[in-house]
Amino acid sequence: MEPRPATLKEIAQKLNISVSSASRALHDHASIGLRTKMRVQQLAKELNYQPNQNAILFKKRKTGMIGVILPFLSQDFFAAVVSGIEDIAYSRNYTLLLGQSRDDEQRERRILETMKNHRVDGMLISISKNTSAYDHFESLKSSHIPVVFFDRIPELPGIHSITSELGPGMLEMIGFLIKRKHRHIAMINGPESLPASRERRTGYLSALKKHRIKGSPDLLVSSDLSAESTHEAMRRLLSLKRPPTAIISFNDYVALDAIRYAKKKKIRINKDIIFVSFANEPVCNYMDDPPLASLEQFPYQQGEKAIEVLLQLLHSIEEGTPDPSFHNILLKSQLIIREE
Amino acid sequence: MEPRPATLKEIAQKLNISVSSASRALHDHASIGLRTKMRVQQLAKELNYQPNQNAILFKKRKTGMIGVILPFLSQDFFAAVVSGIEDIAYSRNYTLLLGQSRDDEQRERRILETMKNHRVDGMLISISKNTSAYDHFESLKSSHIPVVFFDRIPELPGIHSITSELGPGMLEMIGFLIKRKHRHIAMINGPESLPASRERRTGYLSALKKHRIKGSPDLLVSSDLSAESTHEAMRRLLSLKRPPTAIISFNDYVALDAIRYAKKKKIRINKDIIFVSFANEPVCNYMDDPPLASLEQFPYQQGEKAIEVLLQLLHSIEEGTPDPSFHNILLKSQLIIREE
DNA sequence: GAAAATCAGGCAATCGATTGCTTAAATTTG
DNA sequence: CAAATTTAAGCAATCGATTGCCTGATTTTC
Repeated sequence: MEPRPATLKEIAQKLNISVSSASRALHDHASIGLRTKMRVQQLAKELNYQPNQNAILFKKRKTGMIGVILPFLSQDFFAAVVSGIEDIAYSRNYTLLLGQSRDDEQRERRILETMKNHRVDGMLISISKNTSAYDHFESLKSSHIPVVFFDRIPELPGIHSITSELGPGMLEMIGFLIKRKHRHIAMINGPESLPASRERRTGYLSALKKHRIKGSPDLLVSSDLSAESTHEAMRRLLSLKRPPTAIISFNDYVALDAIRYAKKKKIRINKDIIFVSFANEPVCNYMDDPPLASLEQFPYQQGEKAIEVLLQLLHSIEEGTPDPSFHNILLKSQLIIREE
Repeated sequence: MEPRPATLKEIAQKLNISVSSASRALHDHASIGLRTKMRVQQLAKELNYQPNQNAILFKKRKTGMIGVILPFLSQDFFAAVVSGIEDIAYSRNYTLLLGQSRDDEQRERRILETMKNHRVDGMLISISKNTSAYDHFESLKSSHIPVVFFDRIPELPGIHSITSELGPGMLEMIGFLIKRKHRHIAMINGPESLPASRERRTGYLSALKKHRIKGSPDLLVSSDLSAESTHEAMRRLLSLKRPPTAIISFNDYVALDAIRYAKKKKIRINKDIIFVSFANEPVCNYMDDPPLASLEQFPYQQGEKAIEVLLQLLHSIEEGTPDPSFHNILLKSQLIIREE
């Protein structure tokens, strides 16, 4: 048993040929005689030779690695995105370097720096909710490392991104509520620093308008996505003179926290108040009182799309025909209504 | 803006010195004059020079990468393990290559092969529930890639592993049930192919014995961990002449599937039947009727411990003093009782 | 039978950084 | 002032594999 994996050099020495001939023999190059080819291939098999990908990629100035940075793996949404990324990446011989920011900007920066120094070929990023400055992302541009952002994207010009289309979903959601005779519709939004929150707010307001419903500023509250903050938001909503009969929440986790709070206050879910939400997380399937409807955002497909765009960018760069345009893809979402 | 990250060579050329001098200047080597050092360091800063980790590690015949293979990221348990691994790994300048087997042996093999070809320095693996042959793990041994298994470990001699201690937990669990006057205690176990299942079975039987309770073979059923299979197991238990009053399940996900089935059959959770389980998954916090008790297995700490053992192995190999012993660490678990 | 063509394989550079060894120049010492 | 020492830096090999360009030996062609 050799101490290390076999190398071309070893094969060459044992057969008394040059390394280049050994390499060519394994690649079935025309300038190597049949006898030699056979001998090399045979010995390679015997020694269980596997070319060192790193050496090959190093010479090609590539690494075959894609860096993935996201807030939390423990959210099903992101876990599903990773699965989508993984399936495409491995099939194209790329591996994934993974890092969780845990919604901490400093951690996000450290991970990004580490991955940069490891010379990942490209990156897929969903930013931390607390990230305020974007200079670390800018630095990737000057390092010429292509990045595709997904789901939580920074507000920067000239980026590639994959997000799911919320406007139509929000409209459908509010349509659904109105059909059920709800007129007093609140929203627990996420932090205003997230573009996703601003988009939800805009969608909420314009959907209300389209349905000729006069909203009230009191009905639009926000949470920093922690359970405490969501509970506080619920407290405010429930203490209104006229509390809402329907609540749209930033995502299912917020909905679950809100529902938990409501139950503690003896509010009957889907009777006194109904909840609708975003993400359609599988965890909801285990709940007694999940949000009545949730907007499926197809995370697996988002992941697939993100890596596909990235690989395409990498490919065009390699070909020397860099694509000057920016890809900002909006994926369709779909309102999933749970049967009571 | 240079097309690529700056290299030592570029710095050397611009200053008309040799690459080796530039390297030494940046490392503050004694044989480089102060003037030269200053000039090199200044220029390095200007060009935003960052040493190419891959080149350095390539020369050192290392990659600074740890391969992590586990069944599903979407299970909180594994997501938490990854967090533990990640925190230690990044602090020691290692990055993580991630792959999900999705409980598919072929996929597990493919990922393992890819990681091997990328020459990860070591691996952390929790095996797929469907993995029957272990030769792919053996092959790591001959490649001299150290592996530490965690949670779901293969039954092989001479491996390193981190698992949580189930015996005492099971005893405590059954003690808890008995204190509550339960004598008819069933178990929905996992597939027999998993050592974890066998361990639970043994623990279950011996704990019953210790408490002088005569079990019945009918009370010990198993599920392949899918919802359907768990429902089938529940069906069998509920159709017994004397159905159990308490059910221990393989893990919380099985418990949730079982509880869902029971509720459909109008069984009152924690009245007609109580559930206890393993893993103490956070998802249970959102349930109306979670398992009444669950054995916390401290996944984050399991991850930490696993990578610590691995890094220690790597270190001792590097030092030329390989540790011939096998580390098989049992972490304490803790029964968490949920207040009704 | 000699020139041309084909065949089989080797040399050396390359990717980026590190490091043992050597060397030229400057300085110190006797 | 010559020898010894110190200072400052360069050369070249190395990690593993690929690839353009040679070169020597056959074989073919006229």
